[in-house]
Amino acid sequence: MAEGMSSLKDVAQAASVSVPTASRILRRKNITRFSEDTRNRVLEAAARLRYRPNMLVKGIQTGLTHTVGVMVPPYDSYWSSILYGIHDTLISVDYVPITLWVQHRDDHAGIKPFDGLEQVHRLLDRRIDGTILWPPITPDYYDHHEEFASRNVPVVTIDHELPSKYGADSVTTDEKHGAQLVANHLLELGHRHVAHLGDVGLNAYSWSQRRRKYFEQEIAKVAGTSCIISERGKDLDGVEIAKKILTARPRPTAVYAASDLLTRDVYLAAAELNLRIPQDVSVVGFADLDFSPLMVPSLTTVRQEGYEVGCKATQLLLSRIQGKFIEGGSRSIKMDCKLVVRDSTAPAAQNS
Amino acid sequence: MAEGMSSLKDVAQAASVSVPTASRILRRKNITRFSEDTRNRVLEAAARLRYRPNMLVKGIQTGLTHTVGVMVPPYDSYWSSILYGIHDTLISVDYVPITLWVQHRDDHAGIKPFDGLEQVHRLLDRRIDGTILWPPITPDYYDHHEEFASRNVPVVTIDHELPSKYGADSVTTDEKHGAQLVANHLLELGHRHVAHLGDVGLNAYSWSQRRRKYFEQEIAKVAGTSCIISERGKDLDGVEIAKKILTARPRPTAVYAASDLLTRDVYLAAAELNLRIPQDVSVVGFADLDFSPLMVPSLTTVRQEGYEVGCKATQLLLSRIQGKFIEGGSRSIKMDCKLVVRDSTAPAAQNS
DNA sequence: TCGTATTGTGAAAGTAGTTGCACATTGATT
DNA sequence: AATCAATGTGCAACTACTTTCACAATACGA
Repeated sequence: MAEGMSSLKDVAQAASVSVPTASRILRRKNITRFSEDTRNRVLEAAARLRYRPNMLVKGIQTGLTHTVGVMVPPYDSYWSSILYGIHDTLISVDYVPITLWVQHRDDHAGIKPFDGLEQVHRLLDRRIDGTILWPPITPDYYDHHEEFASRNVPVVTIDHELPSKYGADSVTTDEKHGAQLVANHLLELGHRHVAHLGDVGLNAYSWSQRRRKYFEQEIAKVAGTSCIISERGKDLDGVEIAKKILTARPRPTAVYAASDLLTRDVYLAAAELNLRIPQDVSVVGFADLDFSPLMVPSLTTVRQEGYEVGCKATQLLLSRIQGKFIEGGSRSIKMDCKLVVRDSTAPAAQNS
Repeated sequence: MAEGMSSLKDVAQAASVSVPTASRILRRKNITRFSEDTRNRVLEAAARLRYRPNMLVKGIQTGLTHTVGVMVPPYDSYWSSILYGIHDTLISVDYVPITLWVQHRDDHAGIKPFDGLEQVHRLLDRRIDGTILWPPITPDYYDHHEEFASRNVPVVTIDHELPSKYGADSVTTDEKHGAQLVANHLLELGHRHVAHLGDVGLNAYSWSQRRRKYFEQEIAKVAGTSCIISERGKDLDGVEIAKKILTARPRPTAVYAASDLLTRDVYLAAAELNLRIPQDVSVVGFADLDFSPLMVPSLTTVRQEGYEVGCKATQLLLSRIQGKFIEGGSRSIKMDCKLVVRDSTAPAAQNS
């Protein structure tokens, strides 16, 4: 950066004017007060030296860096879409994201796990104007949120609502509606014995809890139904759990997995048990990730519109940053989702 | 940011010392010269006020922001991995990425295409210390590279080498080796009539050109072979092209697609023509994207280690930024790749 | 008791840029 | 000829912080 970057001083010198004069002409303040000759000299010098304003300075002066922090979990295609939405919305108002991970996807040899607090400080030290974050596991991380809250840095969370004292806005999926869609679809197909397969940390992620709870409630509304609840453990292999579900009595004729990723385990377990999908078991996922239509059979799932989630979250954040929304309370937006019916669901077998 | 962020001045005031004293104690410079009482007062005040240094100031003072620009194409899982590698390597030395897109994945209504030059300026205005970029289409974009080069901002490119006058380092895949792996695999299976399916902009991307060229060369080394070359056009449907390939005479018994994404079209075309994979046609892809093992049949493809690409690119960049590598020339690193044999390739049918 | 060394601290200048205010010059009006 | 306004430009101060230099206060030996 150093050597090649010309400063306003360089431009002023090249145009034989003072620094304030160059500043005013380039910023278009009081330009009418300058002679045309002066204006042209400054403009020409700036172009020739490829002058670019230094946003760091603007940052320390105005307190606004036009940069927002984004903290995300390891990617799937849902999160990629969210990042697109965040990026596009930020760019449209000349903001820029600094994207950091809060968890690792895989264990890469030699790379130690991230210290969440350090990641938060990396953003704060660069004086981001606000943050969009996927809040990792609950109470352990509350100090991290305190870091933002105590400095009045606006925060928007995705997929999880923070306790209201942090005053963070949130964008979540309408889990109740999602549960209704899945439950109704399965009930209409005649399924009475169903199962729900949750992911590790069922109790840590609020969306995970809600996804299970609402589904259970919807199923329970109909008499004569049963719903098995299980959870893939940290050490417990997903396939094993799925096999346990599929060998229970009465055997569930449909399995609803809390995420498309988990349906892979269900597919594998079904294959091992010689159960056909969808003839013997129907399978429903959640998210509609990019591989879901490619699965064989293609997966029935609930689509979340990641791009819109990203856009919405960014709009909430920007309205806080730009002071268009000041009230103390926090806003929580529920995004709609819709059922995408593919080939992994079919009417319940009569002879189950 | 503004209100909640306490400055060094605040800390100094709270500790009843001057700003320089607070600075020295917090930066650990000449700490021995301060009385223990003074040190404790400053440390305690900083902790209480949650003081965090302002990297913007360090940026304007030292010319180093500990921030690098990353400009990427729309994601597939290969690029996600690259971003992980970049992120992890940067974080390990307390740097941070600003990731911007240079192209859109889909056409999202109302979002206009990015002005590449504006994206470059967004990074330069924030005084990034260097850039890792996927250089979009060739000569049209050379002014953009000039923006970096003229300011001595180090650049590392991925998947493409810039003309040497820009002095950019690069990380690319060893295309020649990849071509050999695929060609040898197919030749060993007895395939003599093969085809290559390239992507839009065959001539715009150097990796695409090389991928085709080296494959042709390897196949041509064996007598009695033929190799059909085609390219998915901007308007030409990939499935149509794949059908054209699969109905040529002599009909190719193997199709090598320049990217895993293109193999979907080949699979669909084969299904429409009632050709079985791999019994009637073998299919090979390139990249080993996340969905490739899930395809039915699972895809034989060449694996690129995106994570390592990202790490390597970042290491090159950091060595430039930190002045450990100064020479004028540019370094170009070729990353190894390996063949992952799955179920989409089989010996050539005798009766073809 | 004076000079020197050591200890502890602050003033000032610099990084890049913006903005309020001052001031000189010129032209028009009284 | 004196007054006023308009025009054109620069000084100084401010943002947050680091660093060099200077200086006061105490301690110690001669």
